[in-house]
Amino acid sequence: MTPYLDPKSHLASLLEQALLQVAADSMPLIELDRPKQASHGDYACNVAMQLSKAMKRNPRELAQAVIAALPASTLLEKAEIAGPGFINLFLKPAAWQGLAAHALEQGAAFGGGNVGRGEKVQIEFVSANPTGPLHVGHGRGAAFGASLANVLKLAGYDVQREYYVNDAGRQMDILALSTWLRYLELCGELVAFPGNAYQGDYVKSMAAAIHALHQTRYQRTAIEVAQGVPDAGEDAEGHLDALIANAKRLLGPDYAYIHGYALEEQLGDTRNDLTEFGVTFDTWFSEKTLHESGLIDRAVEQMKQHGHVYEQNGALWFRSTAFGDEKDRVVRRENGIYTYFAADIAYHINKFERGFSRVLDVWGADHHGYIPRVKGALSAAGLDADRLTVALVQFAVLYRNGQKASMSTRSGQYVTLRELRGEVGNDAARFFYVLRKSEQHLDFDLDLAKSQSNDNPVYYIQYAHARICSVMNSWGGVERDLLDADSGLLREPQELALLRRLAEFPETVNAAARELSPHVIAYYLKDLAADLHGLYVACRFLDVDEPLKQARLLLIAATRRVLRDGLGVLGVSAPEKM
RNA sequence: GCCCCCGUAGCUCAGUGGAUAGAGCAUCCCCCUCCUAAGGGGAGGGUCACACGUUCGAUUCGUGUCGGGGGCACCA
Repeated sequence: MTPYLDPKSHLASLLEQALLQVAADSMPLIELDRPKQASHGDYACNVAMQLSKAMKRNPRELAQAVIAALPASTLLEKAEIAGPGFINLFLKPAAWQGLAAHALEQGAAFGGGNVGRGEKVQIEFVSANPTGPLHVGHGRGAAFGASLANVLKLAGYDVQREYYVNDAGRQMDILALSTWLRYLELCGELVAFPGNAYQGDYVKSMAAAIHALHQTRYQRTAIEVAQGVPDAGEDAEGHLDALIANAKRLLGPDYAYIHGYALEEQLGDTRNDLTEFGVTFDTWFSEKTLHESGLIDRAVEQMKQHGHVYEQNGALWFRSTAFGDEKDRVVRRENGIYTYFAADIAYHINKFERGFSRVLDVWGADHHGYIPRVKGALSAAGLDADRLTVALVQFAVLYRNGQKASMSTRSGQYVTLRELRGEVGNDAARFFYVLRKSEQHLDFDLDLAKSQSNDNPVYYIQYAHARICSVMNSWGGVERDLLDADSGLLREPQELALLRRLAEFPETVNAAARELSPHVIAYYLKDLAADLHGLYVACRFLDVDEPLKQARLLLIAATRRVLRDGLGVLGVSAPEKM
């Protein structure tokens, strides 16, 4: 079997040799792209038009000169001048025929692009506060981040996935308080439950569990709890903070138990939910450890040494305006407590110190104003902020009965990721989440997603895979034996179209990695499935002459492999039967 | 007020500094004696929001305008 030669790089090298003769002085970048129309060849090159101005020559004339200088090649059928000066290159079928065996032989390595070069990359995503179940908004970040991590891995990066656990902030205190108040209700204490505390039933469940385990051990009287607390109607947040302060004072060391219980419970739930969704992490990084280990002090000190921190009104400020932010930011409040921002600075400095050449954060689009601040802080600490890339994911807006549904965790009125998965299935959920590019708002129509509709694109792709499996199972042979098939017999238009499509997979993976856009994989798979279905209807596989049968089975075996790997990147299963 | 995203077919959305701008859904017409019809083939449907600029060439890049969504805490 002749070794497979990538047609694109082959053509690029032919053109380069030709250009050395025609335009050695002003070698342009050689661009080869796939024309939309088959009549324009397999690849088109616009180099003549780019050169025409510098060389003061008519582009069509230049193109003619380039074509005349092209070295002989067994793979090139012909080269034509077209339109204003395109060079359209037509390849012989032989250029593609070897692809099937090549792809099958390479296996998982076939999709492996080359942009990554083993570079260490960290991707942090989801990182939702562990204060309640994940909702459908978190689901998009989870699906996007996990798919992107897979894309990067396939493209040759050394990827680490991390979840930042906000276990130290006010939100956790509110959850602990909410749980305790529900617990007090079970103890028979008449305490008003604040409207801005966590309303969800899971809070009551945790309270009931604590009550069952410890009975009235954490009971305090309603009067003590409400002591000195401002009226909720006048100052709702102050009301909450005063209740938290009372809880800490009244419970003493026991407060840590309630807090810890709620945290473990919710984090465990989140972890299970994500694992079931096919989303896993290598590390779970605790915000609390930043406070305890003194990393925040160190981070602020580091910025101070570079002269970017000052004191005003008793608070410590970071001069972020010096780094393009619109106003300076507080890092340590008047009350001596560090802000969330300060912890985040320490966290990002820590990420850099862990040896990643690139750090990727996946954030909700509402955090966009936060980017200059964090980047500025990294610069202020003397680090290269360009190593941090923030991928913003727009909101997934949920529609129920044609109406927007609320997704606030505190109000308790949201559709959980778990509910969504249960209703539409993991495959459809994962696929739909990444079908839109991340900058695009995602309208998730629950009713539509719930209805088991047949026009579902994920089924279309899975069906292509199942169809191949069906043929392969009827055949019953060993896949590896097909590698010796005579692929020169693959001449039908549908066969060649499929071969060309398969050849695009590695460059598609590279593009998806470069653009941080897993959705291009989804669109590629739709195209690949369409080519397979086209072939399936046009050609028979099993009841043809043995050599042709082998060649066609080789082709669909390679296609199956790419379908499976591609779906795997998106976290979608590739069923053998449907 | 400032900042971010979006504006492409009736709908939901891809896409590209190039040659006739695509897909799915919806509408209409055709294709199972045959390895899965959850499939295939065809038809209709467009001022790529608008204006100006950069360019040999702009739907793509830049600026502005209009429209939709989101964000601008000593919250996290």
